[in-house]
Amino acid sequence: MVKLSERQQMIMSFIEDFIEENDYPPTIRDIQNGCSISSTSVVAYNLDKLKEGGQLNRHSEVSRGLSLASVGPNSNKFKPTEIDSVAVPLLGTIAAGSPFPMPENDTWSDLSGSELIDLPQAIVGPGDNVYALKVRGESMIDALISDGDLVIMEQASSVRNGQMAAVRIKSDNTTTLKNFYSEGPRTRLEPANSQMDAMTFPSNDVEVLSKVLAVWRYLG
Amino acid sequence: MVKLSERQQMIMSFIEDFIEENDYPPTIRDIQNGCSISSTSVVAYNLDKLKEGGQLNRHSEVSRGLSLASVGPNSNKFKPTEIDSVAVPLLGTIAAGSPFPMPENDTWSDLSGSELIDLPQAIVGPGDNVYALKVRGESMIDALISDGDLVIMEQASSVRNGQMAAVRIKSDNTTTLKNFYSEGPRTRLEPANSQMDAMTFPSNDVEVLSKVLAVWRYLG
DNA sequence: ATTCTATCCGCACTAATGTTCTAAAAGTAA
DNA sequence: TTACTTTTAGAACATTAGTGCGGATAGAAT
Repeated sequence: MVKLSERQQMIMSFIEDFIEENDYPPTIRDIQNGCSISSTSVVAYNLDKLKEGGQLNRHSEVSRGLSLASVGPNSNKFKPTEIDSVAVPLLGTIAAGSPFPMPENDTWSDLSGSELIDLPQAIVGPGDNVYALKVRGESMIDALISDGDLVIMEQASSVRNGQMAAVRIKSDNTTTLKNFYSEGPRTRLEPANSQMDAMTFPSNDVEVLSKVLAVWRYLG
Repeated sequence: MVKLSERQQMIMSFIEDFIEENDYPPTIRDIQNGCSISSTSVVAYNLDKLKEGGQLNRHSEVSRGLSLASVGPNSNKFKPTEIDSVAVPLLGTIAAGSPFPMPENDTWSDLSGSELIDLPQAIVGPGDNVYALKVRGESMIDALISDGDLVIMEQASSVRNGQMAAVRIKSDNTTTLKNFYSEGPRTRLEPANSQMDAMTFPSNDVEVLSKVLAVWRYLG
């Protein structure tokens, strides 16, 4: 198999992403901008090369006439192995101001409406009472979580000290993700970003909703 | 659900068939011919109706900017228990001051020494040139990455705009994770934490080492 | 019949988008 | 170096393909 140049790899991955996002292929100029290429002719040149190499199909004189070659004998450099996975429901999104989505008592028996996410069992554990939320906006930046991140949570009404959890401040009726420290009559909530200050509340003003198992941020 | 006219049904099924066959959507004129419609404006008219009805997505002023609305009630997926995974080598740790671990040319052929991490193939892709690093310390807090996080990277010497990457500032001989924006003669590096300021450098002072595919933070 | 609304026709207009050409730059081999 | 191939640039060009508009048609309601 012909080795792809850096630029060609970038073009390929751009096309993949673009189709993934829009359901239709990009134009030459879309690729040009997305890959910071100076001229449409360079894109055309490389698309032809990729076509010759069999990486993609191209129909000339057809706008957006691109499609990825069905991945055939290639791409198996590393043989994929099979691992056990757990399907975790994506219950919704969290954003500043919006109510914090929580699984209802009967949610677990009816996950039909929600999207499922496969996660390796090794990191989720048995997977009971585990669910995922997608973060919208930068409201959790204190917890080192940004827009688009996926937060994997496990329903719990108490957590051990130091654990990051979704906690509700009853008096404010706000919910945030903080590191939880029980200190007897008071409870200290500490942002994951240790450059920021912690706050303490009366313990009975703080309610633990779920503990945070993991954060998954996909950028590629 | 709104009932579709004869013509609209024909258009829908034509679009399905066309995409099935070509991997890209038809133009208005393709539809016109395929459905024996006398005028492009009639096609446009009905496409708008179909969009209103939620049957398909349409992007105006975009050629072939059509896609079928994802059919909701079908998607009868059974709960998967196994997924394909790719073993990714954990090459080491990154910490402030320490040199940035990079795969050597021959590293890929000898992964015996390094620990392997299984990640879902859907996330990593084919897995070529992908490796993982464990973060030590809070030096990457600007990138919303903290101590203990696992960073999944793919070796690349260039990335497209907006991508988070490991970049080296040659004049400083420092390496950081930043969002990369090529702006001709200069390159802008933007922290993931958008509350912080971006910096720009001469493009030839910036070297891309790897692109960041994902960040995995395990807290549980 | 009259009016109204939903559709359909043709056609011109223009924005979107692929192609081509020439030249320069970068890389390679002799 | 010189000669040769590959890749990049820039810009004009040509075709593709979406849009808009005046007017026709066809039912349906009044």
